Order: sequence, then C-alpha cells, then structure tokens
Amino acid sequence: MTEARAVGTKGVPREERETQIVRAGTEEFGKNGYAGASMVEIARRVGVTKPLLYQYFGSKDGLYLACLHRAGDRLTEGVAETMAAEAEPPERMPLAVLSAIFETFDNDRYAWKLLRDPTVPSTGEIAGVAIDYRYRLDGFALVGAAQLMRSRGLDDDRDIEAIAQVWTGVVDSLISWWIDQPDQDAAAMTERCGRIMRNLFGW
Amino acid sequence: MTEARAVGTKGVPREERETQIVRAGTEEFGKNGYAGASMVEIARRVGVTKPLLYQYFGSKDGLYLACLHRAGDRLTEGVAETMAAEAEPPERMPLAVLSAIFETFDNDRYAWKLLRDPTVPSTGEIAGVAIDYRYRLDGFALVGAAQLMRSRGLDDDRDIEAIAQVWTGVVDSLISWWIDQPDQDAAAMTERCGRIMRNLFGW
DNA sequence: GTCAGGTAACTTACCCTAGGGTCACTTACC
DNA sequence: GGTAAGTGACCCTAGGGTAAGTTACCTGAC
Repeated sequence: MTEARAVGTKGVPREERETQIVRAGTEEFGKNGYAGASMVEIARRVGVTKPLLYQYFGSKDGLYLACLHRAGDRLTEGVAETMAAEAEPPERMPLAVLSAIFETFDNDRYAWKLLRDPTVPSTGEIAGVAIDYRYRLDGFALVGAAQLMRSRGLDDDRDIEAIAQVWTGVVDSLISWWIDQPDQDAAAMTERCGRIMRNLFGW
Repeated sequence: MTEARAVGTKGVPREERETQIVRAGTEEFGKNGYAGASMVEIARRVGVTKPLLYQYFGSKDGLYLACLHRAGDRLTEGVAETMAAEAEPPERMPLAVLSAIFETFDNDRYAWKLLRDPTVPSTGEIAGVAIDYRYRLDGFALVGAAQLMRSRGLDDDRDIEAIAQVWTGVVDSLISWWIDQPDQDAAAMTERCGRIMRNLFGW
C-alpha cells in the first residue's frame, strides 16, 4: 500500500521537486508579485510544506531569484536571438519578437510578469538582478525603437525612449490578456497580433 | 513663540490635513501598490503619526478607498467628457484622451497607478470598487477600439478586446515614463505623443 | 480681561496577526 | 545504519490597528 503519508519522504528526487517549486513559485509570484506572494501558498500548491522550500532555496529571496533567473535568461536569450536573426524592415521586428516570446512562454505565461514585478524591494540582491534584467530588456526595446525611428529619418532620444517603454508595456498587456485566454496558443496569438498590426498601422 | 511641538494640536484643520494625507497616500500607494505601502510611511510624509490616519480614515482600506475614489472619479469623468465631445475620425480619439489624462493628472501623476494596482486584495470592499473603476475604464477602451476597428470594416470581438487591453497598457507605460520626466508638462507630453503617432502610424 | 471647560487636533505606548524563517524530529530507501 | 526527502511546532518581526492621554484653541460666564 503506497498511500499518501503526512510525514517522511515521498520519494520525489530533489531536482524534480525543485522544478515543481520554481514553476509554482513563478505562477504565484507572477500573479501576486513578490510582496503579495506567500511561501506557504507556494508550498501548498506543490503539495509540500514550507520548510522544504527553505531547505532547497534558503529564503523567499532565494526562491524568487531562482524563478527570476529562469524567466530572465530564457527571455533575454530568445529575444537576442530573434533580433539578431531578423533583418529589415524594422516594422517586422515587433511581430518577430512577440512570436518568440509567445513560443517561449506558452506553458509558463506568468514568467514574463516576474521581469516587470513592481513589488520587488528596491534594495538587496533581488533588486540588483531584477534591475539588470529590466535593463537588458529595455536595451532591446531601445534598439528596436531607434531602428524604427531612424528608418524614418527621426532621432529624438526622448521619443525613442518613450516608444521603447511603451513597447514593453504593450508586450505586458498582451501577455496579461493571453493569461486570461487559455485556449489561445502561441501561434494563435502571433497571428492575432500580426493581423491587428496590419489592420491598424499597415505594418 | 509658535515653535513646533511634538504633542498636541498643530492647528491644521481636519479638511486640509485629510487632503494632505490623501495626496501623500496616492503617491505612496501608486509607487508601492496597496500591499507594499505602509501607513507609518504615509504618516511620516505628512509629518504626522499613524493614529491620526486611523482617526480620519478608519483603516488602511479606508484611506486607500479615499485615494482611489478621488483618482477614479476624476479620471472617468474626464475621459467620458472627452469621448463624448470628440467626434470622427476614431484615429483622433487616442490623442484626445491622452491629452485629457495628462492635463487632469499633471500634478498628481501617481493617481492613475491606483486604478491599475495589481496588489489590491481580491476580496473585500476595495476589490469591488477597484474592479468597478477598471470595468468603466475598460469600457471606454472597448468603445474606442470598436469604433476604430469598425471604421475599417473589422469586428472580431477578441481582437477588439485585445486592442482595448493594450491601449490601457499603453497609457500606463506613458504615465510611468512621464513620472520619470518631471520637466515634461502635460502639453509637452501631448505634443510628443501626437508626433510619435503621426510618425509611426500616420494617425 | 480672565478663567473654566469643551472640543478638535494630535501623540505615546501598546496589542495582535500574518508571514518569513528555523529546529528537531520522522520516514523511506540503498 | 547512513542519507535524502520531508514534516510539526515553534520563534520573530513588520506592520495594521487601538486606548488613553496631551496640547491648543474657542466660547461663554463672571
């Protein structure tokens, strides 16, 4: 009889358990933000208790960092690749990047939210890492915005800066909407975004 | 000698003090979200202690509600007016609404953030009020998006929904950027947005 | 004028809970 | 019997919330 036991090992190897925890944590942190998320709630989702999270990740910050790194690395790599591959015209870049993001996070839609979590503390290691990822992400957006503007003979730095910030906000909104539409897969989202951009902007 | 005293009345009438507190609260809640904001910090900003906030507003929720109502009412009224006044073509609506928002909140830039605070609890009175304002705001966005799409012979409901959500996200991003640019006044922001839209979309 | 006392504007010092974090112990398997 | 996986029961602090008191001012009685 291998019935569920309240105490003792459940036979799940550490690596696998850690993955489960990071996935649950990503969802919880993504939904409620660093400040709003609770460790016992994350443990409960995984079907485990709080001390195990602390044994594996040391602290709330430790777990958050693990989630953040996983999300941030996948995202920055994916975007960097896409932007390197995609050539002219700059109007095609947004859809290409969106497609990459949708494909990367189809089964992990809250991951993006971690990179824009407004509730992370403003000091400490988390702050540093979060700022670093945001900085890189903003960098991509700035490059894209600059290419787009310059292709039209414009180069007001603050316009470019504003456009870049709006762009990351647009991605954020699309992902928020996507989270509420579980039936839409990555391909459907890409298609929808392409259609909208063609119709509204002629891009 | 009317030196500052640590105890006793400071001679500031309740109404004026309440206004100060709501302004400070709006900024603090806007910056850190409901969850991240601290009552003592808000009190400290005003130069007063925590119990006074509780005497005047009853609870953290009470103060938050006061801030939320002030921001929400001003915003929804302003937008409703603008959308009623502004006629065809639908491409002009976005800039008109942006202008109204910038003018309304030029000296109170964090107010908008309250309407999109992701850290408000999901139950209770605050949740209800917040959802109500968001619902109204989304309603405006949906109307605008529908007009825009239909003027081009399109009417996919989910496209319209996605566009509406992106639009509120765009406003959010612009305001975030604006908060970091204290030297830009409302007129400058409107002008910048108009220029960008003309250049990028031909609107 | 001045002096009691009522009231509005405050504060100090405290309570209480949620949630981060830890310790010592238990079970299962090799 | 050693080790990895896991837990119940606890500690501690930050922050929401409160009770009881303190100061300044206004008002009317004398």
